[in-house]
Amino acid sequence: MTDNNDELVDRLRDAGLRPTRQRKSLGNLLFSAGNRHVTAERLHEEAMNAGVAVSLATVYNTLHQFTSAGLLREVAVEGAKTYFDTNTSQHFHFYHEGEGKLVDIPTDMVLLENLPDAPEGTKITQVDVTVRVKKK
Amino acid sequence: MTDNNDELVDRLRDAGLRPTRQRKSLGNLLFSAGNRHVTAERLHEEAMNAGVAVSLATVYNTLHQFTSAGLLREVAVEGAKTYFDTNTSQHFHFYHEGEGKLVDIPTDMVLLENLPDAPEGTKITQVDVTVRVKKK
DNA sequence: CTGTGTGCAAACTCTTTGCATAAGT
DNA sequence: ACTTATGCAAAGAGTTTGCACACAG
Repeated sequence: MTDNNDELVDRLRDAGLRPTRQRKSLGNLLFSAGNRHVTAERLHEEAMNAGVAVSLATVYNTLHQFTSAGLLREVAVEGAKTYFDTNTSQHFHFYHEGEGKLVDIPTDMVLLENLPDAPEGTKITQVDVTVRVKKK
Repeated sequence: MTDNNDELVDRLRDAGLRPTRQRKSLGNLLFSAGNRHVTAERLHEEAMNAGVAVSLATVYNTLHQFTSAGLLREVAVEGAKTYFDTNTSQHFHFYHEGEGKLVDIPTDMVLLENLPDAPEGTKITQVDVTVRVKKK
C-alpha cells in the first residue's frame, strides 16, 4: 500500500494532477485492490471509514478528474447512479439489479461482432455491454 | 391514428390498464410513429404541444406502467436521464453523447456471442449494448 | 357507486457549483 | 508567494410520493 504511493504519485503527476492528500488517499482506495466498481457515495464512505477526511464534493471532483485523465472509466447503468470502474480497458459487465452491484465479465470470452460503422461524422468513444441479472 | 385507437385500447386492457384519456394519448404519441426513444420530459412536452393536458408525474407513472406491462423497455444510458424505447425486442443502440440522442442499431447485423452464464442463482433480464459516439 | 387514475406540490436522491479557506510547489 | 485543490452549503436536475379530486366501468 504505502509502497504504491510513489507509483501513484507519478501517475497523478503524469496526469497533471497535484498529488494532494485527498487524491492520494482516494487513489489508494481505488487502485490498490484490483478492479473495482464504485459510486461516489461508496468511495466517500470508504474514505471516512479509513479515517480520511474528504468531502463528497471532492470525491466527485476527484473521480471526474481521474476519469478525464484516463485512470477511470465511467459506467452508466441505472437511474442516477454513476459507477466508476478502475478497469479502463474494453470489457463488459453484469449488473445485479437487486443489489446495484456491478461485476466484470472477462472480455476474452465474449464476442461482439459486425457492429455497424459509427454514423456519418461521428466516432465511437466507448462500447458498453451490460447484462442485467436478477435473483430468480 | 384514430384507427389505432381500438388496437391501443385492447393493448391497454390486456395489460390490465384502464384506457384513460391520458394513457390513450400517450400511447398514441408513443406507438403510432414507428420506434421511438423518449424521455419522460420529452414526451410530456409532446403531449402539451399536441394539446393534451397531462402532468409530468402522470407521464412518469404511465411510462413505468407501460414498461411493467411490456409495452416499453427502459434504457439506461447516461446520468439521470432514463429513456423509454418502444421497441421491446432485443436490439442495440447508438448513443450520441453530444445531443443525448438514442438510435437503434439493427440487431440482425450484430453478433454478441459467448456470453457467460448468469451468476449462480440469477437470471438475465436484459442485455444492453450501447455504442457511444460523438462528433469528430 | 366503487375503485383506480390523475394532478399538484412537495420531498428525495444524486450530482454540480460558487466562493472563501487551505494546501501544494 | 502563487496557484490549484478542498470543504461547505446551497442550488440543480430528474424522478418519486402522498393525498384530494376526477373519471372509467
